Amino acid sequence: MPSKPNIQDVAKLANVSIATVSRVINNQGGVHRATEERIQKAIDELGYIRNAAARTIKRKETNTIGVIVPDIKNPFFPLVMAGIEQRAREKHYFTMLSSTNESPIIEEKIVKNFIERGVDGVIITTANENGDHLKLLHDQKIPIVAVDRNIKRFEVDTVLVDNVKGSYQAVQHLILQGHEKIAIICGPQNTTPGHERFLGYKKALENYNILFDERYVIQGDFGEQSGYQVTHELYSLEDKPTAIFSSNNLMSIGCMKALNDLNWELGTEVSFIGFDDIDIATFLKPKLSVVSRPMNAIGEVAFQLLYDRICFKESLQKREYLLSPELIIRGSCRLGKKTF
Amino acid sequence: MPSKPNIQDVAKLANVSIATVSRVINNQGGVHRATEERIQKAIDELGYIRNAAARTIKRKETNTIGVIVPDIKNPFFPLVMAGIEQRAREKHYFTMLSSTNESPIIEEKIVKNFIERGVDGVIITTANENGDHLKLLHDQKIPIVAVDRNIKRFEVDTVLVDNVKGSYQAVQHLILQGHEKIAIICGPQNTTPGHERFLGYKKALENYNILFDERYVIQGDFGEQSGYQVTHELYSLEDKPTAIFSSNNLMSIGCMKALNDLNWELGTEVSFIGFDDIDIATFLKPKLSVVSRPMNAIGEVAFQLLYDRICFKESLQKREYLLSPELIIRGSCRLGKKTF
DNA sequence: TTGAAAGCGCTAACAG
DNA sequence: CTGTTAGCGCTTTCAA
Repeated sequence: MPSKPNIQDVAKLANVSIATVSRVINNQGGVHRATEERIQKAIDELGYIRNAAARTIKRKETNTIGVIVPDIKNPFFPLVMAGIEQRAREKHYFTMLSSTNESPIIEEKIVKNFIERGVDGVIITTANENGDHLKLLHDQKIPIVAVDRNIKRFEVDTVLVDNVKGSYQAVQHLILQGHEKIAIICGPQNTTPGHERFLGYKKALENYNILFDERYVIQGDFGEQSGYQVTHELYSLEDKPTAIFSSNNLMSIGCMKALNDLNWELGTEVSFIGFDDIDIATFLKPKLSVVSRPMNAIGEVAFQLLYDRICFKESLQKREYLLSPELIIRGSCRLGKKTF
Repeated sequence: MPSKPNIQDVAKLANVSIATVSRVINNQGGVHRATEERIQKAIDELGYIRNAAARTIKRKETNTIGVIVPDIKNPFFPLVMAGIEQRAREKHYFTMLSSTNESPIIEEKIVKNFIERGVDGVIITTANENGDHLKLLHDQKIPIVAVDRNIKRFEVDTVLVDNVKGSYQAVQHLILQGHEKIAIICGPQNTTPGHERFLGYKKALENYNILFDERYVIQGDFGEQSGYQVTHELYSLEDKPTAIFSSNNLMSIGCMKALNDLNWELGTEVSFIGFDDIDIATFLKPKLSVVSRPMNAIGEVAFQLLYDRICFKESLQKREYLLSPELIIRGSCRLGKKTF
């Protein structure tokens, strides 16, 4: 038994031409019932599986999309991925996932690789929002959907979360509890999510006429360690904040570890609210209030946009989805000094 | 500008034959320096990227491996995946990841798809250990590495974790703290990890001459809810256990939630140790002691095995890696009644 | 050092 | 309903 039977082998065994076999494996119909059965039998007997490469070379489509994420270890992305995969499977699309470790250089390699493999489209959370390294994709007119982070250099469909609104609501909640000394652990300001979450923070302060105090604004890098570090810095201020807003999940975890090490008591001495829900949220006492993003929906929408774009190409306008995050109030935001 | 330049376009622009272009893009040497430069210039100018499908059809290899996991949302797998990807990238291999949602049916579809695409090998944590649905891979002599769960029907290389040893150590630790009424939240006994972790528990009891008590053995399904449920059952026993060993991460989480709801006090009233580390472990008071598996290493070893197998095929013996889990003692196992 | 040409396995147009 | 045939873009002899 030769290790890989091909369409020829099937044709020979079934005593037909390869064209007829091709019709059968592609369900094109117009084949005699008996012939079809004979062919099917031959296929089963040989364990024939069609060769995607050969087919691609003719068809110029692969039914495959590429997904690029910055960090597969961040639980946010597997959840988005699950949404993408689910929808993709329904449309008989296949998904290739690669992680860049936040490196634009690796990202460019992955992009090139995806193109070589002829992906029909790409869903990406880029490591570099200016998007220069995505030029290749753009030149080849391969549909792109940007998730969570925008791409500046080109017009692409986007699925973003309303970061400004989310952090506005979070900070507003703190304000309504009477807090005025509200600190923010920022994400990198050269990323859209990092910057927008800061903007929401600022906007909330402004709207409620609370003095913006630079000492309460410290930047992290979205990593756990930086959340830990920044919290220590906040604690060392002579005029400590009474509430902290953290810009993402990992920094929230770092912050909690710091609170613990510093014996800075959550809920009583310092209130807290974080962007993105985390596993530990409901195990802490008090439980953490958070702004939660609909990960699965993000993935589903992203695939849908990409799919439509693959089908209709340039005839579609640029589409921008802005999903709303949800404020989940648990117990980590207690009344501040001032009460309404 | 035509959207996808091919080797012909490059050849024409550089005024050479496609054969020479092929030599250059494959770094085969034996091309005049000047010619090569001319070709390279043409490639850059056109933004030419070679077509993997066409190449595959000739070469019969894709430099791609497939990875199949049962649940991408379980944090264990992205961590393993990160290890695989890292090593794969070093060897210029590309990784395709798909998740089966524990469905053997989906798994079979994925396998078929991987074969169509000509993957050079597959790393899999199967949803069905008997492995019938993997026959296709086996027939085509595509190298397989089984991770975390074995495959019974065929001889394949494996990267497993020493579950027996891990749970033995965990239970031993409880025993040495003076516990005798030790309960186990079992995983499904028809899975290797579930069964082996139970065996380790039994072995430890035997070795220390502690009576095996069936009331303390309750089975869950590796899901969070079942951990919650089982803990309630244990609590309702008239002779409650003084310590609990949970067989996996999600059931540990369920167990913690139950402890909380029942006001069954961790560390004092009941000790605890779990298989697999979890995020919340260090946030609880006392911190959770656990048996931890080396996820990244598992991924790295898995790729290495696969890579060697791709290179040397049948000339290699079956190889079985058994990685040791590590006992991480934090604080959730306090002294039991009896002291040594 | 370079080119011509024969396929790889498949699809699709055309002919019968 | 079925077969013949011309490629798809590339690699790889074999000759020049």
